[in-house]
Amino acid sequence: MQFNWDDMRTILALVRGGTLAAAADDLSVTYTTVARRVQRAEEQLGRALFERRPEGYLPMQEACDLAAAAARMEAEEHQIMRQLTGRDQSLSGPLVLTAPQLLIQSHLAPLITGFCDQYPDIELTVRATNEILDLTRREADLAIRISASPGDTLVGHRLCDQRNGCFATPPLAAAAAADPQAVLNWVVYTAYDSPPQSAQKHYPNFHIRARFDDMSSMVAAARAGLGALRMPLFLARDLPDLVPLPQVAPQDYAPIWVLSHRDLLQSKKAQVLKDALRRYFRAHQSEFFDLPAQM
Amino acid sequence: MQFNWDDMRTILALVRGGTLAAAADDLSVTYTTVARRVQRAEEQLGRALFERRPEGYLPMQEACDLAAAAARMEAEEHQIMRQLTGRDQSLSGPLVLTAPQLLIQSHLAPLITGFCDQYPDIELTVRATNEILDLTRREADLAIRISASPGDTLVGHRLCDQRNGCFATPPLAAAAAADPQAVLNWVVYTAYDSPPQSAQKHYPNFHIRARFDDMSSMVAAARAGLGALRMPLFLARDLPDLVPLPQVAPQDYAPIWVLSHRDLLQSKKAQVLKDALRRYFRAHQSEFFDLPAQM
DNA sequence: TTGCATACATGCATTTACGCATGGCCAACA
DNA sequence: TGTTGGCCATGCGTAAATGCATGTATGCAA
Repeated sequence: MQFNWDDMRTILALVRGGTLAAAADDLSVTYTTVARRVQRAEEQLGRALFERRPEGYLPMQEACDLAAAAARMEAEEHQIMRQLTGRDQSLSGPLVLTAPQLLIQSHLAPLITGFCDQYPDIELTVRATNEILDLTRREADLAIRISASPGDTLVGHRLCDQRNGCFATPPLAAAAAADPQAVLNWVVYTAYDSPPQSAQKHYPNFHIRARFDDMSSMVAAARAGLGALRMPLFLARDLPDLVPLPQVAPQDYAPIWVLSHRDLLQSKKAQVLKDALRRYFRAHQSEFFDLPAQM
Repeated sequence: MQFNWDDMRTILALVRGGTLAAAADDLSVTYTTVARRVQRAEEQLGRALFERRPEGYLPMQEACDLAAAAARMEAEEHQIMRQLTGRDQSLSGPLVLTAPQLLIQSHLAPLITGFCDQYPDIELTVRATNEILDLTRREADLAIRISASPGDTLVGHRLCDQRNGCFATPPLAAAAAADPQAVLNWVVYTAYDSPPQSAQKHYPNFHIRARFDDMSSMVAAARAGLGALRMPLFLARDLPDLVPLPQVAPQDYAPIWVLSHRDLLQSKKAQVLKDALRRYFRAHQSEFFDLPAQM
């Protein structure tokens, strides 16, 4: 009575995903394979685990329990893998970094290029996403995060403080400066209802032209003249066609951290990347904190 | 970076077994497969896990750590499997019973036959071994054990008390009775140095003809006239050519228990077998505790 | 030394698992 | 009522994992 462990992992993925396709995606196989593995597991156990429904596989109680056990097994796997990686003193093999898209596009790309040149045997994977990846689950080895504090279970190092500011195309900025009481057009992030208070103090009348859930698109819209926007100062360096709104001071924003799991503290690969990041941010500190000098 | 869980299980088996063959045996595959899985795992991790030696695979630190994690995963697997089995209210499918060889040969065989007739859909496996199988690791569902008390983690039910006595062929017994001071030949279990005290009281002069590590063989030798022996009373019923040594009273011995894991208490299959065992031992109690009536 | 047993390594044939493509079912929507 | 997109089921060809057979090294005992 030997039960295939990878079948347990498959059941876990299917309970998590709800459909064959989602589970298959998670496991990097086709859903055909998932279906067959589940079928095999059910035959071995001599009982059904899922209800086949048009909208997906509905896990029954047994499947949920199996998945819970598999989740604990998965935690064991992640832990030992972290420990093995952490003990690794080589400068070769895989290393995964996650960072906000914006940061990579605007600043980190050259650093990454330099790093890859310096350590050609390290197979660096960059996951440019704004989602919070789970370092415990080894979705990444190092994470660059913008937040007030690092998570509790992770160890972090503060790379630098940053601020954001309000920008617009030169004509828009000039018009606003000429008549602060006139209605000022804005593009805002979906999370916010209105332009920042610091801007409303000098430009009380505003009109929100559009909302965006993506900062890159928002910047593009602002450059096209759709309206003013608030954005991190570190974006300003590469956007000379956006100028600060006169009279609006930069505001403090969450600092930038580099985080890793405790188990990876000793990892040489993670260390050298962390060092490179620290050097970079120390050298470029002012780009994150100060308004660019007017040209 | 997905690591195959069954490769972890393979590493565990190899660390435990020490050689490819032992691990392969444990996993019910060929050692070729074990070797290849280990090779694959090492490639994926980018480091060696075992030293190949002429006397076997010697695990390095990493392999030991991996095995430790895999052992915890295995514990999870066993637990969930026990729970699923325990919840099973069907009277079909596999069920594993372990019991001492002697008990099965002498008494339980007809009970097992009756049980299989009554529940033809239960696929009963009987493991007739004197080794203590690990119910936690699902090596068996139910165990019949002869011991002073059930283990601490298991739940048990006392089936009956038993005693043992001293027996010999009729000529040998008659000769001893005629002259208690004469030298009496014995066959003894390897664990014991000398005949039981209860016998030495009346027959102080003894000579050990042979030692055995197997009770069946010992009985065969005694029947062939090699010497007297101590054996459980329950063996006497089927051995009319061995008679009790006169003047030697039966001695208390450890009672007989039926044990199961806590998780299996609710299992219908285990319940019905346990009930059958209890009925059997209640009905045949005296065969385990009393000397057979002389014919 | 010469078997002999036990270990690992390797090449080849087969089985097994897998991915792909097709088809059916059901719901949402025009 | 047709259409589209999301599911799942099934059949077929391929690729990967496995088993078997052979070869080699090592240690033990006659």
